[in-house]
Amino acid sequence: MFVNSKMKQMSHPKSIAVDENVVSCCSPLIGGEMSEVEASDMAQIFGALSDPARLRMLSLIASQEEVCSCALEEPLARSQPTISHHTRILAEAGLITGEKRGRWMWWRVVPERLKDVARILGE
Amino acid sequence: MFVNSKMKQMSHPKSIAVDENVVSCCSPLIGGEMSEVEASDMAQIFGALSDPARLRMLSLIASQEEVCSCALEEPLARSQPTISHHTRILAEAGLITGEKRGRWMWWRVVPERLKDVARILGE
DNA sequence: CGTTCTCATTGACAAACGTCAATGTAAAGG
DNA sequence: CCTTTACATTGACGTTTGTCAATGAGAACG
Repeated sequence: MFVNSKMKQMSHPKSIAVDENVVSCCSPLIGGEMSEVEASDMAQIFGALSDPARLRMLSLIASQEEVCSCALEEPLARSQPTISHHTRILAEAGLITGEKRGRWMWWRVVPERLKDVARILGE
Repeated sequence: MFVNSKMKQMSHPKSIAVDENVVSCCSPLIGGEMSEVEASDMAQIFGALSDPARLRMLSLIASQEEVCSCALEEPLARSQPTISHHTRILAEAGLITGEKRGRWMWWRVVPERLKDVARILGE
């Protein structure tokens, strides 16, 4: 297992756009008249943040520039399919993005997205 | 139905502390080593925000100083028990507080709490 | 090639969740 | 008192969620 360590550089770093689920984030919470679709979009994002494993996953990824999927399995104590499941949910919420390089999937947070979400709450 | 309207002032405004669930909010998400309990506490809060009905409810309450439970049933199109259920969850997450005055339950947001949550995400 | 490795997908299952009808509770107002 | 009113609690239900074993899909490497 390794996290963001230098390694023999892989061939073509093929950039993969992971599930940009086009969530039209985010009008502030306070600011009247919240449509049902707005509510659902926001709920999806908060839903992604509503699981302990995913929060710690996000925290782990945020603590490094980039983290390999393989580096999450152990600290989170979840099976590989479960890790894959959670990364997908975070990615669909736009909170992380992934790029496949060689055999590994590298994840990083999307700071602007986090700020967007923060702005929902901070008036 | 009425929202925050002047009304014949009720007798003893009995202040009721609604379910202070002592959620030890909130160390920033980025900032390494997130314990399981921290994660669970945060997850509880985000979980409260992860339902469209609750988000619209919170938005409604935030749009006025104070909102009566009875004023939520109609705009949210949910039954009275369901409204009660949701207010409880928001209150347990510390996002709103309620006070029973006369026959009515009045809810208001806890802005500091919202800011706390925002601060988790905004580095 | 064929093997190995990493991640995704599928299917299954128990637990948690959102919802409402029915019922309980307690204050208000005659 | 007794009735009304507003909210809480309970019980039941279908749906969603978190989890893993099993399997699939592709890249890497010899």
